[in-house]
Amino acid sequence: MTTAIRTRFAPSPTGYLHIGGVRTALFNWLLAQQTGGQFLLRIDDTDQIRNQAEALQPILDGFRWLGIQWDEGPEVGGPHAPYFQSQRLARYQQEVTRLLAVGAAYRDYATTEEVAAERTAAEQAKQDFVYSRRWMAESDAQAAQFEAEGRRAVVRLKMPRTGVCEINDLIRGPVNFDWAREQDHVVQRADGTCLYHMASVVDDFDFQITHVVRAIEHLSNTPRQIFIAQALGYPLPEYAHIPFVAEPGSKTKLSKRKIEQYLKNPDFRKMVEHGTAIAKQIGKQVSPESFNPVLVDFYKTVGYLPDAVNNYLLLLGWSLDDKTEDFSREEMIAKFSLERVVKSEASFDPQKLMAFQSRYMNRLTAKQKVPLVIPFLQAAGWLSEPVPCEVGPYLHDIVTAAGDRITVAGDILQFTDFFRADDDLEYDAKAFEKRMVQASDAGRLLAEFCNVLETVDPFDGAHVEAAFKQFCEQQGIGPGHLVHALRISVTGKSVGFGMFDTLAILGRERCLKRIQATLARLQPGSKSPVN
RNA sequence: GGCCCCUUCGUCUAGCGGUCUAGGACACCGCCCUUUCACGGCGGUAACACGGGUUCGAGUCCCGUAGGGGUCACCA
Repeated sequence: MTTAIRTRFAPSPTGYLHIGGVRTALFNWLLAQQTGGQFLLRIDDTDQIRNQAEALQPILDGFRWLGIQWDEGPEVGGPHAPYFQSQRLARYQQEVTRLLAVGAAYRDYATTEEVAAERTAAEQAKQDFVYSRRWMAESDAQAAQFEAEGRRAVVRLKMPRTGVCEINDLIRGPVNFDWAREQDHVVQRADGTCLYHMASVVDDFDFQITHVVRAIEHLSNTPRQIFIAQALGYPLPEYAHIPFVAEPGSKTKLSKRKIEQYLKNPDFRKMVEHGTAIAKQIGKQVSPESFNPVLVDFYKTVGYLPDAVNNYLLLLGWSLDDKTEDFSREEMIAKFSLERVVKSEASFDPQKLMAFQSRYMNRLTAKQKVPLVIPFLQAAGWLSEPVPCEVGPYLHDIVTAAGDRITVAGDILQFTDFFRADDDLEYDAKAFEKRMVQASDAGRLLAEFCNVLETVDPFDGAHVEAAFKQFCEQQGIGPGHLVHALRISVTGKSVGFGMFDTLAILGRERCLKRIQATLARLQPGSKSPVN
């Protein structure tokens, strides 16, 4: 029996949930779950107080959508509440006082300019910057003297200037940093507010976090955090620094701001275009700021399955063995381990994500897909709300006939011909030209086939197909000769479901009406076939 | 630039000294299936960054080199 692990994910309320952050959170969540521990959400808002609730909501929504539920944190509370750093300032100040008392920190009266000057001087001399501590107050008298000069104090860490800090990283093994290279970081501003490192260390202690699992960019922050923790007499948590999620086709960290650049990657572009087509139909704003595959909201909006996204992310930098790829939620929890996290960066691959999504979606039954698809039809205005009960079976038939053509739930919007008025199809101009206009006997064949459709009974896929084949035989033509024109005439498109499924779903009356409407467009002088 | 991290097919990865003429997945290519588009089936192309060691034997251990990346705030 392993001991319970307490992990945390600590986002800043930025207004969006980054896909790389999700992976970090997922690993944390998995670790807590498998040991019967807790996963906490802590809000690192020491810097920004504005628009707090608004900027937090998308993050919370994202995690809820993915099914990554936090045991303690915003909205759910917990024994250590509040979980907002902005509400815990007094606690940090208390610990800063202790830092001062044990001599691990000092009041520094330098101005920003004075420190900056020292820094640039060191740079120009091509030396490592080491703060001179010239404005350090070693006694209350000295502090009073500085204050008399009109100076105000920040609190800086009094970092060791010899020795090494050894971190035993659970993923990377031992990593050493020279203490002397660590700066005397500011932990408390002149206005009394505390900074990230201070808040983070105190919170990890107060919240009894046992494992700090975070992205590798925090590795170099670790020594100063260890210093604070040790000075305060805290037990150290375990550290595990996971590689970040990189750009498609690169090893650089994935960033939402570089969307324009990623669009040059064909796979990424394809994914965005696919999503954008859906988003536009449901009236969603599609600025790169709000609609972007780097952010989870994209997947939620377009109708991806949360488990497919989770499974993809799980395998981005982690593997169980040489072949297992599909993990149910339970399997993920049972099998995940920090030891098998890959050390190098993994680039985000839109195609592989799509492959997972496709596989997950294809495993669903039509019955399971229908409720997924309904919100999209409603948002796009093809279905009323609530859904009339007779529409249920109709949707079921459509989704069944769609088979694996619906990869994300929003793909249903590619098949809206089933919801259009019979005389208002959108015809694909090129296909209409080729299959209806240029195929000179298409009109005649369709007109005659209408007579066949009149007599098919019952009007289901199998009977329509039999009648169709018989008709083709009588006419001495191959099925291909008529099927294309038929498809255009009832859907307006050159691609779609199986032809006989399509006809059966529409039903006899609508098929006949659509074929007649299409034939009318073939007449000279009729309005253009293209809407 | 200093410090730290990383380096197997295009991509995600398996590999923890011999079973590697390097395995799987996605993508790609070809064939089959087929009324379209997909799906599916079968097959194929494709990688140990480089150079030194250690060893009977190195993708696997060590040292260099190169390349990539992260980080150097009164941001988190």
